[in-house]
Amino acid sequence: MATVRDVAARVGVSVSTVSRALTMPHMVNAATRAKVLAAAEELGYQPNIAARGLRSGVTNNIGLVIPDIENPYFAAVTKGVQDRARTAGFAVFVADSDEDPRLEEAVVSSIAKQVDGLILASPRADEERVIAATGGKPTVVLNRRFERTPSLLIDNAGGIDQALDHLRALGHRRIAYAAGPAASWSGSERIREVRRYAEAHEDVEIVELGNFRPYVTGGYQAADLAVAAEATALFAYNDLVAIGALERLRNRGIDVPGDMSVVGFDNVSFAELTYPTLTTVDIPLRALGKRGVDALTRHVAGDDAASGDMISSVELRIRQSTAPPADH
Amino acid sequence: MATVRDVAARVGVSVSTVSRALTMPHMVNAATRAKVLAAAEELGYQPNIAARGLRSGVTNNIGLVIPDIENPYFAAVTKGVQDRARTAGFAVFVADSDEDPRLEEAVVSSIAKQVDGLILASPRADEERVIAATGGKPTVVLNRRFERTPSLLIDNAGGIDQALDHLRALGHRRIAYAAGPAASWSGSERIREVRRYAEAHEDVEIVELGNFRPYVTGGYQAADLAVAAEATALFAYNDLVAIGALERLRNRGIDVPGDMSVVGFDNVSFAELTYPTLTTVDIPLRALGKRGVDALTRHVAGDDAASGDMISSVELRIRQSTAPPADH
DNA sequence: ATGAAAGCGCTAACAG
DNA sequence: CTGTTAGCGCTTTCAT
Repeated sequence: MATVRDVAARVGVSVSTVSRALTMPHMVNAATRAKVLAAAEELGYQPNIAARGLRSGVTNNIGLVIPDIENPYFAAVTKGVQDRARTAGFAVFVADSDEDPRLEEAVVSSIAKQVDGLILASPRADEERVIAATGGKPTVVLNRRFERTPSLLIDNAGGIDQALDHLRALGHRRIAYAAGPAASWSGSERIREVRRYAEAHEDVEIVELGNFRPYVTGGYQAADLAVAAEATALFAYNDLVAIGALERLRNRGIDVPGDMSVVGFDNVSFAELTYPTLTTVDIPLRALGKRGVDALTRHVAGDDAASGDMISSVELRIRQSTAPPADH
Repeated sequence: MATVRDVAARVGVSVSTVSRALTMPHMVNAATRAKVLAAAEELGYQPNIAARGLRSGVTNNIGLVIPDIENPYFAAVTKGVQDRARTAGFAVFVADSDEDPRLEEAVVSSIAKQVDGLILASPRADEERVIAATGGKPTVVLNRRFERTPSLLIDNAGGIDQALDHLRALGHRRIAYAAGPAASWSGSERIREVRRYAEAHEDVEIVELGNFRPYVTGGYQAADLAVAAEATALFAYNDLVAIGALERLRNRGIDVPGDMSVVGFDNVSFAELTYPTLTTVDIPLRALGKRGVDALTRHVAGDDAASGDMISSVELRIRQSTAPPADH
């Protein structure tokens, strides 16, 4: 409630001196600065960020747009963003687009004017349109490549390699792959890598089961199809689908990993609580969120070194859901 | 980028007419209003919310403070808040306090000035201090009772009753209870209800195992203690602990529900994916978030009917983790 | 029904 | 080093 005027009146200086003492301390006499700070403290003065932003163009807010906060993948990214933003002095708007491209554009434009920059996690919308919605605000994209916007990617190719190498090393020769929605960027990146792997390794056969929605229900379908295809292993493009498959296979009395090995992707927090625990590719999700804030900070500061893409490495976590096939 | 001036210039009216056409449509001639709206559309005009707030005192932002976004409990509440806030035209600041009372105060005061009101989900901090940090902004508390702040509670007593009635009906007579942290409000509310239940029902014995942190690791300890106490059922104050217990019991070769029944509380999304699936008390988490926004909206509007507490009912979901005890 | 002008709280020129 | 002035974009008197 206290304003710069109140503080100024209390100390007997002008408002600009107060403003300077607060934002450019070195430009003001040490004695007056101390008095101003003391008075501000006493009055419980808190600068009005909106007013400051109106004048200076700096809001100290950032915006984070995610498809679904209940998806543990995005919850982890959000946690990382929150962490780093807090220490960097940013407050963060979080907007959940409900996996809807149109909504995504809408929420982006609704927060764009109140922030210094935006982090778009796995955006579902068209690049042109969503970037237009940012109104030119500095933007960083996570987990998808945009033409003219810095992106933080993860090493999908490496993850696919590690997972399939693992299955091949165990002796699997017929592996089913459950792909993600065709519209998903990382989904299509991953299936491309899977095909590349299949071509490079003639001793294994990859059976493509089709596209599945990123929920456990997708895993139910995938599990049945994998069984019908007589594969000895099922590789799902994300953990939710893998977990659904685990459940479905158990209900059908098919032993994992005895009759079927299952591998996921993401290493969501629940992956080590399933039965059996899930072998999956770990992505440093929180770190991705933190790096997003860092990249955005640099981008806001006009550091063009931030404009390239950055790729985070991933690591296969071998747990109980994989073993050699039965006939070995 | 377009401002009211641009729109005004385009149409050939004054800025105040533009402002009125946008915010008080009935106070302006229908024809000019149409022209203004058309021009605004054409120029892609988006009002600057910060500037509007500076003048009118209304920001159309709300703040949501939660202890941990990676906890699926709070992720669900957040989803509900996001949903309702979006349709109500609010953008939402989300602040994760990392379960730290001091941090909680800090994040509250850092966003308080930029919002019309605040939703505090399961606040960990001292009531006086956190309310002071809101700077008098309308506030609604979820899942904890504050003296002078409207609260949205859930029917813990009813949930405890349903869970224990269920176990008693199955024939359990010696039931272990794993309580939450002593500092947790709903934790202490729940254990009080458990004790009340124990006193009211002389035919069952409740063994209090102690206080556990709300993570799966807490469930590991609780499981061992429940076994040592020779209980036939374990009731955990939340799902995470129950899931940890499930895992620990399975690893020890103790059959659930054959040798030990397990009941949780919250019905987190993962509860139906465990093995066996978890019997637990369902809390309408998303609805709680939505109601929080509604209550806040009324509170902001000065509707004093919003000042009382509201209690959401809960419902036991019986799944595979409970059965009659072995000796039945 | 519309316009002119003031001002929300703050910072950034511009003087001194 | 400090004060005065102007103005960010918008809403809101106060006139007309």
